[in-house]
Amino acid sequence: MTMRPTDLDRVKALPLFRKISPESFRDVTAGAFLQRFPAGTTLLMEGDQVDFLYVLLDGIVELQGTWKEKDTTLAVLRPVSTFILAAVVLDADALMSARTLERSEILMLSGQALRRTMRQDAEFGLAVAEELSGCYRGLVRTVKNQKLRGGTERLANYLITQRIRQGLKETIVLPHEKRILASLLGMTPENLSRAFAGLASHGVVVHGPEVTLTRPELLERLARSTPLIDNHMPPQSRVLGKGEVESWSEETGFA
Amino acid sequence: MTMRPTDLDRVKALPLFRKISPESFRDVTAGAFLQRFPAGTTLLMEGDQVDFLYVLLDGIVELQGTWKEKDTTLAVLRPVSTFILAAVVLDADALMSARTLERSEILMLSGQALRRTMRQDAEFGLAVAEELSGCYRGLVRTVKNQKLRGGTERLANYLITQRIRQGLKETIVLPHEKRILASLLGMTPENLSRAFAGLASHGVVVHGPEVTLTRPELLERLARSTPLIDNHMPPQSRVLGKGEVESWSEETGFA
DNA sequence: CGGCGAATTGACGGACGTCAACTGCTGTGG
DNA sequence: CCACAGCAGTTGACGTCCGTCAATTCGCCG
Repeated sequence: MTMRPTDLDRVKALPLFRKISPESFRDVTAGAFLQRFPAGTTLLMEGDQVDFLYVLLDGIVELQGTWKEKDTTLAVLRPVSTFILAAVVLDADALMSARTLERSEILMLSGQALRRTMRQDAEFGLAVAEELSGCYRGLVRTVKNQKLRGGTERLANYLITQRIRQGLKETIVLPHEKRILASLLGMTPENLSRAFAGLASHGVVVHGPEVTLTRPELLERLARSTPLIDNHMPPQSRVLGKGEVESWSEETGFA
Repeated sequence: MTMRPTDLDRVKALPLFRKISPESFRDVTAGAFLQRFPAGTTLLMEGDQVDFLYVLLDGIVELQGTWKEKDTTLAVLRPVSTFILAAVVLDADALMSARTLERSEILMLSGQALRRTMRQDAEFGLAVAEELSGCYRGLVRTVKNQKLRGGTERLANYLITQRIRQGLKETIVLPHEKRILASLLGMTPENLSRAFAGLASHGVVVHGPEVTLTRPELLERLARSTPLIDNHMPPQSRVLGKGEVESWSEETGFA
């Protein structure tokens, strides 16, 4: 509907669509529409049938999983990124809910059109497979992070990753509310507070959303971060050495 | 090298290759070779460059992740299944180690050939994307399982899944050593023992590797299993309703 | 028969979740 | 303009879950 040409350009710049032919791009965006949602809107519930590939153009979206009135944050997405690609490819139901954390602008692409285009355009199929591979590897990292590290260690590594992504400044800014960060890291808000307190002896000073790392090497020794778990890569639309591409998702390669 | 035609047939029966054209199949298996490994062989270490797609034809393979002299089991694979597909697609290094638990027969397909075939054959590219989507969704389930449930709850759900997969018999057989099961479920062997003991009051009786569920509905009430986390699907070469396909991996859609 | 490793059990300590109280900020309405 | 409600964040107390260490039993294979 209300689609500015600049919106399409931003979509085309995504790794998923960067190398696509003009015809295929026309096909895959056929019937697409842009939609605006207020903060706190549930876009998708676990178990829902998924008919569209979502492309976040503006705002923030949280993906979460639920079980027995408990829920956990699986990822926090920022523009520009796609989500629920896997469910769309399989035409299956969603395994996670999606809700906006801020007013968001989302482009919705027909799942049918996407699957049809994959069949017609091998290059696009490859791009989808590469995207999914990056997402898969992000999740492998997440599982290792969860199963092998304790809460404080997860936080320490999170801080180091943020430090690198925010350009090695001495003080970094937490990109979301602490309660969401806690859920993302797999702990309670209370425990996150205590974990921050515990890192004080390692040169971590917290002032609201600002965190100053006075002695990074000391923190690093505790964290023992490794590329086999932590994705230190700079944010935004990256292309790695061997053609590895990932839609950016704030914490962990995802979507 | 020593490749029986029947081996190729079993590969071709995999969801990944089922709908592939004969020419593409010839391309993707060009230069492939079969290799036999004794039990306990490390096939691949975390961080290694990955040059081949592995196809387990016989035996058992464990995938594990490591950090700071601790390690955790990410999956246990049985024939016929592929593994490290994502790393092959991206031509990246491995995020998990692979080692044989028993004497195994493994077919190794050239990663280059696979990527080339994806580019040439859109249908095959789609199959790869579908496979990766299934793996991705398996990992989403794994993360939710880890973050939302306690150890005993994970065990209860594991038992229920096994009960279904083994045909609703009253007594099931644990498919691996308890220490590996413990690692897979994200706990220590000691804690797994205690978790089994704790389930005694829910009708779970353990005799070595045999577990009898005397009151399944009681166990079910504790477990609260859900298709959004647990993959109850019957094992072996399955094709779901909407074309969802997954290589089988014993516990969780994987590879 | 002896030995090795898997599995179990107990005792203990640390990590984490829960409940509650308190602080500080923000936005709202009198 | 100020009072107050509401929510995020923090802190403390407490209980539970879980990992660690050690000792013991069991089964399997040499």
